[in-house]
Amino acid sequence: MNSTVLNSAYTAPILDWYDANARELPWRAPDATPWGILVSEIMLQQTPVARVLPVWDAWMTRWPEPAALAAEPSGEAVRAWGRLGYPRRALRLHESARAITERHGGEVPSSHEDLLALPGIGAYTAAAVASFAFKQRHAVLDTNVRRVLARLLSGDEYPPKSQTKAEVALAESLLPVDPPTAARWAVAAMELGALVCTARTPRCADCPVFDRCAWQRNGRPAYAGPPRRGQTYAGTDRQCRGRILAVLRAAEGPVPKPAIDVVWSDATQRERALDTLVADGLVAPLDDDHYTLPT
DNA sequence: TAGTCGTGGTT
DNA sequence: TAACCAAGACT
Repeated sequence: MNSTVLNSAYTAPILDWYDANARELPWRAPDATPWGILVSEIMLQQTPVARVLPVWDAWMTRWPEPAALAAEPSGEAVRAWGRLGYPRRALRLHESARAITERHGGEVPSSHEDLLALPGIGAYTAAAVASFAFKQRHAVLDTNVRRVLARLLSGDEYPPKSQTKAEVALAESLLPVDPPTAARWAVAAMELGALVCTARTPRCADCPVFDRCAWQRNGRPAYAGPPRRGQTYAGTDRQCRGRILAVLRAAEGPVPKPAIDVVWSDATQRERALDTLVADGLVAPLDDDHYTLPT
């Protein structure tokens, strides 16, 4: 028996499960554009679907194609980003819109290589857009898929802390040969991880591959590796930056420095945060002790 | 490669 | 209730 047949023992039930259980998300609709899919992928980085939905809708209404966003100042992207978090993503998405407009005739490129060259797009997002928007055959290895493969095939509760070559090789070995089917498999495996094979309380009773899950066969051993998290948020530069940026997003125009100072009491940390926001291009200093989103 | 980068819901 | 976690990228 060849490996394709062996793999289908895992892929086929998950593809069937996906057909019956997939969420209807706007970026999965038949009329979703590559641009809409790209925007969704950037917004979904480290961010739950529920929080992305309203922002994505507003974004696509305002900027239905890359050229529309490219014509605006980057600060408008930062403002429209709202409270999605990691606002440098908004900046990079704006840069990508300009690159797409200038280098690709306003059309989102379809090759993994060209996608990877865009700012804010790494290996995962390039593979995701190539797969979801253009139905190509790529290993789409996100946190969901890594967890599914760790449990199903490696017998571990969680994947390694950082992605390994072995994981990539495993994901590639599972890919259906037919590109459109590979694309459907990619989204199906992600959806299984998002809805059933979840991080903390997996719904194993609803799992289409429960009976061939290596983690189940192992007796569901608890994760034995080092702690997977660190870093509390309260009091960090990140929180301080978030407070400052929230002031600028809410303001119509330039904000006087004292209006920024009131959101954080530690002056040293506040100045450092403001400096890094300016260095990142998220905030523009004016010459009269005012600050604004970049224009 | 390990640290940094937001935000808010869930357990 | 504090910790965990959510379709990562970049340096």
